[in-house]
Amino acid sequence: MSERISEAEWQVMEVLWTQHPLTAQDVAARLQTTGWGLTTVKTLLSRLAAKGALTTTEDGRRYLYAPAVDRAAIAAGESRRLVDRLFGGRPAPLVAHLAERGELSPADIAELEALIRELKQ
Amino acid sequence: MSERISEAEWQVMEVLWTQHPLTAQDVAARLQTTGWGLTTVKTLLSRLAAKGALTTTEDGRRYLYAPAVDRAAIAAGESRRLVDRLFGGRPAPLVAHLAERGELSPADIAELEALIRELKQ
DNA sequence: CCGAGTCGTTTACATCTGTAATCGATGTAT
DNA sequence: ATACATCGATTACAGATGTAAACGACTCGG
Repeated sequence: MSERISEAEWQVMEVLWTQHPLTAQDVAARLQTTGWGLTTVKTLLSRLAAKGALTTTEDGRRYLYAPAVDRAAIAAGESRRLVDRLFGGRPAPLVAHLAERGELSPADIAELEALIRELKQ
Repeated sequence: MSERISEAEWQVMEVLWTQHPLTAQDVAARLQTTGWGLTTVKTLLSRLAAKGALTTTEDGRRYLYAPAVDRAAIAAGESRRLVDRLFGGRPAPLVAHLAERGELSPADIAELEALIRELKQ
């Protein structure tokens, strides 16, 4: 269950989190932009299934794939890891970094502001 | 120059960012907690030197190691990658995730608040 | 001089990751 | 029936990563 998901695998999960269940074909079709071959996508699906990140349902001679893990949970875990590793667990420096490089739009800042206001009460 | 730095390598860099220059021995000594052997640390130092992440100065028969890359720059890059990958580039959901899991102390929130105030003007 | 320690370097090796080709079974169109 | 398309499974293979042992050169205490 708590195996790590690699970057390529993450892109496959994204597709399935957006829509499911899907066949390997469907998933590959939605990953056009990556330039990956069909077999590559199948390999990634197999690895994800093997580590319990998605479920398979037989549909005739093929499988229908669907996520078995919650996106938010994984995202939270990865965030935590990064913040721990890079900033000793303190998130402010991370935000500061993004801000410094002009990565924050006014909308992002407004969103953060609202979030902080909410956290404070 | 822009090679990625792995997690184990990151720990070595941390030591050198904190203090430098240091010998392999010194670095290993400061990595006691990892349980790594001296040769493991030496391998990591070599790999980091090979990818230009640190500089070596000869000191008799051994090297003195020092960082050749800026911690903040690397941290910013890694942050950006993660935020892009997990949250479509928007940092607020990341902060929200950390908040949800109670990962934010009141001090963290205050720090973020101050930062936002600063960003706004 | 000699053995013990210390250096960086070379080699090792399992696992993970990215990226597939190939294979055997099966379904399908002719 | 036969050729072709398609499925998942098996195998491949190079590069990154974690973790180190072995090696040859050198130095230092006796």
